[in-house]
Amino acid sequence: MATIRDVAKLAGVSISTVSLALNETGKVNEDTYQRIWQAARDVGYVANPVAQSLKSGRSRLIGMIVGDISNPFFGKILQEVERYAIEKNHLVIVSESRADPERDLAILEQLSGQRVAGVILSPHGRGREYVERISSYRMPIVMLDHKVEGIDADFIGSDNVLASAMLTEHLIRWGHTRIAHIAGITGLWTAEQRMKGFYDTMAASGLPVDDSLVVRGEYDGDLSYTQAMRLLTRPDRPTAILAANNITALGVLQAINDLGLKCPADISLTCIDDVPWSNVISPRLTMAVQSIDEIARVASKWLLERISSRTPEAIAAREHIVDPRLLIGQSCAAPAQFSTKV
Amino acid sequence: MATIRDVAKLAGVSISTVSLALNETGKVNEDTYQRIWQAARDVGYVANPVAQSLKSGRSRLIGMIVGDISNPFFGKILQEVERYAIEKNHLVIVSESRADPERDLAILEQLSGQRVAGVILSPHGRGREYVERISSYRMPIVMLDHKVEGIDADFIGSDNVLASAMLTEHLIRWGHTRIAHIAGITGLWTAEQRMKGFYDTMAASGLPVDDSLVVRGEYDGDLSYTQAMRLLTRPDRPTAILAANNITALGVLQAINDLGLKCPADISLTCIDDVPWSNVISPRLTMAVQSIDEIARVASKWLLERISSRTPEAIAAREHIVDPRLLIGQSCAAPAQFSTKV
DNA sequence: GTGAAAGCGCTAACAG
DNA sequence: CTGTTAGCGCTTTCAC
Repeated sequence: MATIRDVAKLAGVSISTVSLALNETGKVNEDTYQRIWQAARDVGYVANPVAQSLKSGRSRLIGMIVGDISNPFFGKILQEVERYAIEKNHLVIVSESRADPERDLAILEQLSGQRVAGVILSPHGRGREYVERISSYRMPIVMLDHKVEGIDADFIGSDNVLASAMLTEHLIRWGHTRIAHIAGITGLWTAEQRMKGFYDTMAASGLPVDDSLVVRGEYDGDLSYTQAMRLLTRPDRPTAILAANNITALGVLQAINDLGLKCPADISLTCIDDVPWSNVISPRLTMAVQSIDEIARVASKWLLERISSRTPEAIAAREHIVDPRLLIGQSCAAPAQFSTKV
Repeated sequence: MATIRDVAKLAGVSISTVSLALNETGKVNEDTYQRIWQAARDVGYVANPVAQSLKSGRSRLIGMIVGDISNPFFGKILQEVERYAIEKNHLVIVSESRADPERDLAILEQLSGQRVAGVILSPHGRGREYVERISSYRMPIVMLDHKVEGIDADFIGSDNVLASAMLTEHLIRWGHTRIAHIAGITGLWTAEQRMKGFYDTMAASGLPVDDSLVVRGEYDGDLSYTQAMRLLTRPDRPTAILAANNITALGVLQAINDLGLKCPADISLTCIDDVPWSNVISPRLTMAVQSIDEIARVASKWLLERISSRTPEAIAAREHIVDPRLLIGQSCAAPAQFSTKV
């Protein structure tokens, strides 16, 4: 590969002049500039970003850490982020924490080692130590999806309380009183918020919550399937289920099918999160949809903004909460007789 | 960040000794080694990969270029690749070509600039110039999914001819003779192969193919929807459709639903590729499933193998073709009367 | 305006 | 076995 030295030789100038010229500093004569530019073209020169990184301490790489790469929600976000990044001449490194806080930290450490320009993190930990360790990095970090208290960084996510409140209310309107909630990962912000929205709305409607109907699905399809199986084979089974996210809902749907039940005739189902191609899933789910595009767009924008700022820390931490949209499907109906009378 | 110099100072040795020690060359006394190791711990030393890359000309980064990041097929592959890579202490950069050959090349150029250790590429071009430009890189490249003739590189993909042959045969067995094929991206290997499997099987069964029933869906959901709409509103509409991939099939399904038709009563549908959570899509699709895990595993393994080899080019190009599996669903039935008599 | 030189952090000859 | 030295390719003062 051609180096700056080759260009200098061909143009008959020193390497520093080449650098000055190619970086458009305006400190070089127009004609020398032209000569250098021509020479660069001729030898096929393209700057070595590794050398630039070593010198500057920053690369044109940005990192993205998510819990589960294969979750389409993150796939979409990744896609948007990558498009935005490439436009700004950055490349993106993705890595997966598998919902493990230790892994969050370990990857962050590696990314920091690579001198990435910044990272978009969907954090899976909490507590003082976690917060401190994350805060110890000097690179710009934008937090996504899960909010962690105490971190002084930009955050972009959805109003999860509102999302499950909307859905719970929807179910209540249909006449359900015995509603189950298959929750997300214990301790995770989104999961807790969604649960809160559920409890709050039930309380506001004066409905009691049977705590045995609130179970952990951990945002995991298989576990949610098992939990749904348990719930649905109880003699006093719920008449409706609020699933914490798309993966959970699919597990539930699977359980419903396997038990030979009908949704919504036998059981109503709603969930938070968007399901890919939800319109071909039968029945079409009633859900609270997050605006993936908006989340991705704001996250990329804010990160790149900090990256290109000469004083990133001067920008106060921002927060962008996206309102979910209620999407009515065909997965809800009035409670079936035999279940309501329990 | 602590550098090798800090460690040297603390341990009271020269920086080269530190380097030698930490790289486990076995050329350092046990006690000096211990002292250095201890010092490294104390100052919190961690090698700067950027400097290492500059020196060696290779980073511990691997690239992955796919057509569409949000396609769950690639999401899954990416996940597997990332897991394997991280295990081998590598990070992965993903980028999207959006099915544009020029972009393939442009990204490859950027990755090469970053001195990535290797790349996994799902290529979208063909022809001499494309092949030559790809071949000009010295880094290990493993090709995925789409096979490009003339490139001397490892290739991992499915037997696409077999896949569509299996499905076509399945439809023929059901008694279909008027079968439509919504094909993939023009010129792309997988698309051509799938089309070939279709034509070959029809010919082998002595069935004529109505060429107007073979249309381009370009692996695009919206376009496939439109094409399916056209096909299904023809007076002489087909009794079955073979969709080139999952995205295509979902578009078709959408069209079927929107037209108020029933699958499989009114129209049979099959597709190649796996659909995420296909078991909750109604009807369960009959499809040729590719073993994503196997593809991802072999690709990662081969790439990392070349990367860690001191003579990567000495390894002859390999090819691994995965046999698709026929997964019977409920999307096929005997042709309806009114259509067959056309 | 242009060039010489120092140095980012690390590795690898080559001496000693 | 350990230290000295010379870069990898680039940016950036600082002289001229």
